[in-house]
Amino acid sequence: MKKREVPASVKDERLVKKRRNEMIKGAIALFKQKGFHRTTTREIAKASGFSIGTLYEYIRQKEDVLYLVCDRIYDEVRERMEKDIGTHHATVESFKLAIAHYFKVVDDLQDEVLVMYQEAKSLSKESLPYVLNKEMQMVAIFEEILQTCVQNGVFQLTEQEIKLFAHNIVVLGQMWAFRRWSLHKMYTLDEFIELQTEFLLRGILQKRS
Amino acid sequence: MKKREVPASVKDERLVKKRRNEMIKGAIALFKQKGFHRTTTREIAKASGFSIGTLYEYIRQKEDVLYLVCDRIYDEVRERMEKDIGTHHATVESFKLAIAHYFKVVDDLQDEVLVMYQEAKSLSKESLPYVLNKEMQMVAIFEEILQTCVQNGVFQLTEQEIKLFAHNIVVLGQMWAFRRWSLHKMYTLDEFIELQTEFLLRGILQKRS
Amino acid sequence: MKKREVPASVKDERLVKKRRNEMIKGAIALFKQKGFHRTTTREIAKASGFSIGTLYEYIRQKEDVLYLVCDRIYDEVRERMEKDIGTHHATVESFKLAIAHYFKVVDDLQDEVLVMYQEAKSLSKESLPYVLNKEMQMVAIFEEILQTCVQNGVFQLTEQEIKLFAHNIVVLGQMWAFRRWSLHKMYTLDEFIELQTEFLLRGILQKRS
Amino acid sequence: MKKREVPASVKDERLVKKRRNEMIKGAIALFKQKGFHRTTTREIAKASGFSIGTLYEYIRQKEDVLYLVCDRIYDEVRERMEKDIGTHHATVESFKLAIAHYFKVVDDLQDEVLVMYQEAKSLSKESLPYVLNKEMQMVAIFEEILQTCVQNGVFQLTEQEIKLFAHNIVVLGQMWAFRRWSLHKMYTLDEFIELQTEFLLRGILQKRS
DNA sequence: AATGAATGAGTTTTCATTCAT
DNA sequence: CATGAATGAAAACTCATTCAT
Repeated sequence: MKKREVPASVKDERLVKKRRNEMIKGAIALFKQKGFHRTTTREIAKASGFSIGTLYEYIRQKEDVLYLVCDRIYDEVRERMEKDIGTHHATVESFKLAIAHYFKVVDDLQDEVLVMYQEAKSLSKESLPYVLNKEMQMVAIFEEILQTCVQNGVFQLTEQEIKLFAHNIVVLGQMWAFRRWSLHKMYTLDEFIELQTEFLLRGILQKRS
Repeated sequence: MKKREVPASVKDERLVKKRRNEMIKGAIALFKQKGFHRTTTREIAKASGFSIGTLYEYIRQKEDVLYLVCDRIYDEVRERMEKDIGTHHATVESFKLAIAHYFKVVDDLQDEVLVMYQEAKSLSKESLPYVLNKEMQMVAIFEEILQTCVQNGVFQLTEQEIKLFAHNIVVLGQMWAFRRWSLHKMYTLDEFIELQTEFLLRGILQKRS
Repeated sequence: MKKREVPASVKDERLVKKRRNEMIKGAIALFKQKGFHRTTTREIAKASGFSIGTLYEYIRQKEDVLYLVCDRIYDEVRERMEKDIGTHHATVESFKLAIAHYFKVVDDLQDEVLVMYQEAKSLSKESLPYVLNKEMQMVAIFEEILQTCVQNGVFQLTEQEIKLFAHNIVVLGQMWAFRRWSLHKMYTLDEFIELQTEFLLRGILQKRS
Repeated sequence: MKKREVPASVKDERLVKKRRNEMIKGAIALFKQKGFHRTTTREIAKASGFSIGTLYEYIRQKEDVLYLVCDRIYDEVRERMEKDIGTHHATVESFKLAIAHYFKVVDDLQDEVLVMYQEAKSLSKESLPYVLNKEMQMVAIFEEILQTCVQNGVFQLTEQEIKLFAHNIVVLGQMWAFRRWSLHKMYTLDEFIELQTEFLLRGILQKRS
């Protein structure tokens, strides 16, 4: 699935990229604070460092900002994931590392992850699929890891299980962001990672025996 | 924590209850469809079967509707849970049944659960704690079950683990609602329940050996 | 000019009088605080000790309350004036006493006088004349006093002067109420009375010599 | 006391001034007719020649219009007063001229003066002091004149008397506006000026002898 | 390309008044 | 007579979007 193109009136692609970066940065800060609906386009323009008129040279509608933001957040998460997980060796140890890494990324970007979770539903029927597709790609990362492990005999899992467990991993990580009001009171990030890793591994490993 | 009282201008308590029921029912239907922010108070009044003026005899602000809705959804979930889980025997079998029951409730009320998850963040700083408290009560149900099992020697878990696993159970169930765009394509509810139960049990049981 | 009758649905005249008394008392308290426009009919009903439905058994419109209030305030002022001034002896001394008495009444009822001054303009074209007429009666009191004094050779004034000076007396008294934000800081009531009496007397007496 | 600044969203100061002028003009016309409370913001916008949205680019709240109107009226009165009274010679003759001039200004701006008197009370606790301060400045004009006359031996008055008489002058002038329903029937402006000037002068001069 | 003034449909909320009980 | 629930027109205010400069 190709990226959904948000049309800009401005032709200079380099400029479009630059302005949109400013825009996304400003918008994320605002969305964190007050959510998409309570943030006005004027505020977004101001936070981005340009005028409301200029804002509309780079988007068509307010919703485009949300799409751009969601898109960017996923790219950010993905990028950070790939930096480390690219080198996966299909051992329990490296699986653990992958999970720990993912959880740390979630912790790092917890505001962003939260924004995504709470605001994505406001995307139009047109944009939503593109974002859900990105979420699928996140899941796919863990599917691949699990798959490799299965192929190397480290885990024994059916296709069905692989898919579900990948979802579980993704969700049990995101949990750290969207249930932080409760979890951060009880655990440090390291404790959380250790406990969840144990939990996940057992849930996945059992069959090995 | 006591229920947060939403003041009504109308004095007849029975009537308030009745009208608010109509209101909540109407509002949930609308929130499902278009979310809290895109729903107008006039639409809520209309869907509830009374005029805008009457609506405001039973609430002070639009946000009160959201609070009432969230409150109701939790009560609904809780009620359904308690109907069955009251009779818990601290065996693996009955633990499985509890999970299956919870997942079925989530399936039954998936629209409502979704509304809760996506809109609760729009509650004011004043109301939010009351709703988060209700979510904690949901978690507490599973904490108790796990606790009983541990006391009876069925599971071996630390306090820390009990708390986290209870959260995990709750989240892995809600997942069925908030990731339905993906999960419902791959699994029937029964398959989902079976796979997740297996996963959870292994994650929890392992230490028994 | 006859009193404008505000029609009531209730027939029992005694009851109408009683209820309206409660109403006027409650309304004045509210109008003092927040003015006619910012006071709601519900508040008036509550402050009067009965329900909104009952309120409308004794008036037709909100504006009727204002009319009744204005009417009552004038009656109050008049009544207090007449209690003392009835016995006027057409001497400078008794003229002074009349002024002092009037100023004290204004001081006593300053909130009421203020309400009158600030809200009377909100009366309908239908009611206004009746209230202005009452104001004219206030002026007439002093016209009469001046007239008597002129007839007895105490003052020498033309008809024109009598009318204007009567207005002046009334206004320079009301001033104590509607400029209290300034005057009360500078003078006690007694000082104010003394200074104004001197001022008035000189303005009026001069011609005697 | 500095002017209270009413913030505008529009940055171009020249434009703000121009639009606010249109606004004030439109609003005064409406307030004269129906008072502040009965005038809607849409009516103000329409009378000002722009849309409701544009109106709110130049004010924050409806009340700001009232403040702007009151502020303007005082400036208008002051300006007209200063044009002539600047050259005051501390003689009875020039004192008479000052009064006559003031009374003529009141006559000229009687609608505006009325609006001020009847609506100022609707200003917020925040704005009121600024407007009362302007009223004090009006009084101060006559205080100065009286003071100068006293210093030059034209009148003999205590500080206390100066302050009170200045108030009296101001009020006996405004009277021409707020009691016009009665006074205009009995006197022409010139008659009123002559009679009041005589009255005032006697009240003030007496002590000379 | 950038600006920001102008627009007006749309939103929440209030409140005088009615009328069935 | 008294009540108070119901009504809906009307009010203040917001904000995404456009377009002339």
